[in-house]
Amino acid sequence: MSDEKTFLQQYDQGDYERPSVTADIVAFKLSGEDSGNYRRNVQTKLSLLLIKRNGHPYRGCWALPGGFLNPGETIEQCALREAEEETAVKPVSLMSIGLFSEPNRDPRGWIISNAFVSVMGAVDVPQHAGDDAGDAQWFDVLFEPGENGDDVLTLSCGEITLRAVVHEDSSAFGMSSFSIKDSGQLAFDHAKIIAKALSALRSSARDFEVIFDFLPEKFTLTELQNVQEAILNISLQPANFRRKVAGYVEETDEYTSGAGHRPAKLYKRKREEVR
Amino acid sequence: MSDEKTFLQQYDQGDYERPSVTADIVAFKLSGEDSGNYRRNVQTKLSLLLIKRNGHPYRGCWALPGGFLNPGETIEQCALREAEEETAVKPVSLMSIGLFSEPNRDPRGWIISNAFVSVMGAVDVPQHAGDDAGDAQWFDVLFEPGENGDDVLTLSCGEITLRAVVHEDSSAFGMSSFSIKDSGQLAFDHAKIIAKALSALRSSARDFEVIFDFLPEKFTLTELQNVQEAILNISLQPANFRRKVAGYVEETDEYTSGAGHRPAKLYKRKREEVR
DNA sequence: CAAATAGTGTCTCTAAGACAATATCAC
DNA sequence: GTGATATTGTCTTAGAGACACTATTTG
Repeated sequence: MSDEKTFLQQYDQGDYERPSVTADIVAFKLSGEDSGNYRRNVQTKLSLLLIKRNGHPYRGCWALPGGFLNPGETIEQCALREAEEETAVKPVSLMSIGLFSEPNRDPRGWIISNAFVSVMGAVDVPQHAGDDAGDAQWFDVLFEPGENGDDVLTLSCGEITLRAVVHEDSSAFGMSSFSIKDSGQLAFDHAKIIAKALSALRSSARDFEVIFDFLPEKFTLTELQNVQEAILNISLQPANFRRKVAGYVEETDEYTSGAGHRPAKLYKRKREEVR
Repeated sequence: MSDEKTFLQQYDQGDYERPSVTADIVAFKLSGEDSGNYRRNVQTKLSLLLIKRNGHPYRGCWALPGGFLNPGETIEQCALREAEEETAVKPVSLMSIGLFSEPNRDPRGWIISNAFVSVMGAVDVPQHAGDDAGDAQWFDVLFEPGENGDDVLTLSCGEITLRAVVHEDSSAFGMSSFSIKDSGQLAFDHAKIIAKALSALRSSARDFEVIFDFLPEKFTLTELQNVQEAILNISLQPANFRRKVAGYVEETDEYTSGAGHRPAKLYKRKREEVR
């Protein structure tokens, strides 16, 4: 039957209204922060890339980087392209956290957005990101329970502090959704996107295999622990952590050196053999 | 500054090309199947709703129900509407499993689709679903590892058996993605959508809170166990299962009766107190 | 040697799995 | 009583958390 060919040639998508589609990136960075004392270890922190809006709408507010889906690319390719443009670093992996499609989420018109989480390790020093005229900046992230069951998102960068309040409403199938109670200085519905991103990142960061992607090939167990602690915002006993992670890593014969204390053995991720 | 108002009035979304957006529903049903013997319990099975395509393209193939996103609605509302239209049952909860956006996934043009999983319990007897002229049918689901690391999806409904082969390629952030090795008689990229749906459903079905949504208000512990076993395709020891679930349920003073064996106590889900 | 981190040993407690045994109904 | 499922009890083992202790480097 060659009807099919004819059918497709004559097929017309019609002039139904169609939305513009974008990909927004919730780009996290794990940064080590030096603390004066030469022998004290750097502390690992989680920070988030935001861009200050110069134009309308939400002029002067801070927004997630993102951009429009072009014909011929997948939404993942679009997200990858945008993330790379903004951070000058190719993300190792992207996790979709859903399509945000409230009809009025963007005052400019019908624009729906698929949001992605990307995490880059402290290794991938993004020198060129956030440097252009100060309109892109990395914010320290704090996301904690607040009053009456709300969650408070605090983003700080030097003098600037953004504070948003969201509420976790449904947790269908283990994936939380949030509604905005106070957007603060965050543009659009980005407060709820960030909240969902953090919630998704935290639940996946319990899996060591996920964490490995945020570290260089060789790492110390303390570094590994710091990364997990920074993301989950928890604190663990080194002894217990080491036992837990033992099955996922293998030793190398290299050590760190130069710090003012006992050197640490470097490990690498243990790859499962192909069955 | 009332520039913003002016700006928005003059804003033009431009004539960039935009995709059509659809929601596809991976609608599962938990059905009990009688087995002749009056005293033997019914067995719980997982089945999936598919629709036989009458028109081009993929004429004669089986496809997931779905439909276009309309202006003024969210993608969740769209999914809910489509699911209700097809199954005559309002789904209790929907889980998004991602946006499928391969440019050539639909031969008719640039059509991207957000897929959702929906599960209805054996309670919500969908009498009217799958009855219209036999072009919608519930298929028994089997999804198991096959040769060289592939996964085999077998869907059967009476005489009809569909068989697709997929391969789990990346598992970034714990969420698997699949590529199609053999679509069988499944239309479009629906084989990979179904695979991802099953994989997502299985990982969330380890959580009892999720399972409760698939059962009536009052249930026996064996029913609860059967549902989890049907979804995860596993088999557990009743004694161990009961201990595990004990903290999530509370007793009622009602019992089942009429079966050819010892009656079972009915339980209900234990709701957490509001803190 | 002192400061700081790296790494080990051991105890307890909990949860999961295996398996055996008892309870109760419809016919 | 018989066949079927419901329900309980116990043993073992694996893993997480708490905590105290030892090891090694640089200045």
